[in-house]
Amino acid sequence: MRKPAPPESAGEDKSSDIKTLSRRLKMSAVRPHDSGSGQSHLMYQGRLHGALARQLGVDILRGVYRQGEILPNEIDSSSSLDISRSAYREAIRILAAKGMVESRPKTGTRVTERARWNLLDPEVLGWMFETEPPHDFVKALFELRLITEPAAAELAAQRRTDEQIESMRHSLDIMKRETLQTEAGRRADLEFHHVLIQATDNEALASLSSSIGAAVSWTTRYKARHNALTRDPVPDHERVFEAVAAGDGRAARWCMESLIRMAHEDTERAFQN
Amino acid sequence: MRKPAPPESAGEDKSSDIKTLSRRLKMSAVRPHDSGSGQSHLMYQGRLHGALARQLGVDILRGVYRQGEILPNEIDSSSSLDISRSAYREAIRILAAKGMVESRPKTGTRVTERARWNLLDPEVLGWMFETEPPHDFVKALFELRLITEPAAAELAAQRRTDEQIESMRHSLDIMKRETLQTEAGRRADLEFHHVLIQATDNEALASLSSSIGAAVSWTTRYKARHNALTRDPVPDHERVFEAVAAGDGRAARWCMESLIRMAHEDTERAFQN
DNA sequence: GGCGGTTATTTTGTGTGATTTATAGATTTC
DNA sequence: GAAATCTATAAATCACACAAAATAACCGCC
Repeated sequence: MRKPAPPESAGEDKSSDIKTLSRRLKMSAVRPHDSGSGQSHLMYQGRLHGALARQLGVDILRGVYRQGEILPNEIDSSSSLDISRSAYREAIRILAAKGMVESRPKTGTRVTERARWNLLDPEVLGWMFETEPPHDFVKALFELRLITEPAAAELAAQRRTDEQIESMRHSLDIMKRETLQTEAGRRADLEFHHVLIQATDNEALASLSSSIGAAVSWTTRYKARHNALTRDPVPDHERVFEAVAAGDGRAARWCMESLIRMAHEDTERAFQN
Repeated sequence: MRKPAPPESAGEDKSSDIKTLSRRLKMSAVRPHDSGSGQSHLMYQGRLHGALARQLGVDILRGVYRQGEILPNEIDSSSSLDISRSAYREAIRILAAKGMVESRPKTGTRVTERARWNLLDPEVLGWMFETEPPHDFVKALFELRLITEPAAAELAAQRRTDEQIESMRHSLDIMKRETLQTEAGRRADLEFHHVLIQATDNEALASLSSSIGAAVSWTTRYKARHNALTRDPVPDHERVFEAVAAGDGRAARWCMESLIRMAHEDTERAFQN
């Protein structure tokens, strides 16, 4: 009694998307000359398989395709999207690599259970923030940040090199000048956090934080877009910096904790209006 | 019909591997009837693209291919491995999805800088533990665990449901009976941690912990293999369990911290002989 | 009638070759 | 010298064929 027939009947809501998907895919696949952003290396820039993976990934995350659901077979999918089977298959491989689908002969390709999705994969996080993400998820993400980042700051304070201090000071100067309203300012913010993480001398922590950091920078854009008046983040950053420079682990931890709480509050407020 | 004799390129430091790679690939691709294990859903079981991705992934992690290095082009690679371009390309897509390579026309496929690898991806972690991983990495991983898991335990203590308590108690009983020497015992250990993580009610944290948890369970096998005499882990688990059941966050955090320190010590000792 | 093994069918997996597109690097132009 | 243009190369895409795997249907058998 598994699932005798795929919920094909109610598929209209899906096929209406599919009609325009092909067009959208090719639109989104054309590389927009690195549209303004500058910071994000999007891994499969402008490639068809990448664009399709992103589209399917977003659809899965938003629940258009649900856990356990079986996607139409390769032939049908690729022909209705008007792309080659190869491109389609490569897109599926990408999603499989992120734990979101699983394919086997005869059975087809099915969406795996949510617990197996690599939610902290940088791209998956990016897809999550393509549209307004669920509040629960944002909350969970900040809760995780609140666990890891202060600890990271503490380690950084103990292990940082003088070079790293210099680099952070430089980024901080740019932030002061540019604020988070400009691309350069946001880049400096990311760079600041990046060097801070490098200073922990812990690869695993670095990998985690850079994923989350990138995702959180999307929320910064949300905030900017929603015109939510956010506090000036520079003083918070400065306090963290001072503590790390002084090698004071306890203080660094505490300041970072406070910085993240602020950021979370700002983000929550942005989502509420 | 086989291939029309691939162009035997000159033997270099790398091609010595390549000569046997094709054979090894197909050996490792044959699904060994889910060989005994039971727990690991290996995502691309027995598929050629999966086996190749794994092989290349391991080679990259071990430094056979280095950051910034450019792989031979598709044609040469696939023909020298005696596999089709499709399979090769799909393998590359998998690696690209994990941030380990990046391919563009004209340039070719190059290994990205290490900072961009998704080291916390479950499969990447698995590849890391295919052979004895670098001590630094194991240290970093335990340091990360030491940050996240105690915090997770604290949250779990505050949020767990009675059902989850029951489930954990059950796993603990199995562990007592089986120890970590048996597959069933290790499975119960994983299940215990899994439920604990579920109890945090934080998807992001859960995703992280399950990745790391799976990887760490490989070290358990190392320990068993190296006959390192490890302490009995049950009392530690029991203390954590009691604290979580009692809803005592502080105690849960502290017990978990101690549990992980023990596990780390045991692992270090196993690697040293 | 229920059961064990065999065959059919469906879907992904793999293989091949042709064609198109993107782009680093050389070349030319101003 | 800098900017625009050309060119060669490698990936990207496409199309089609066939193999392998896994489920579903079948069939004979007791």
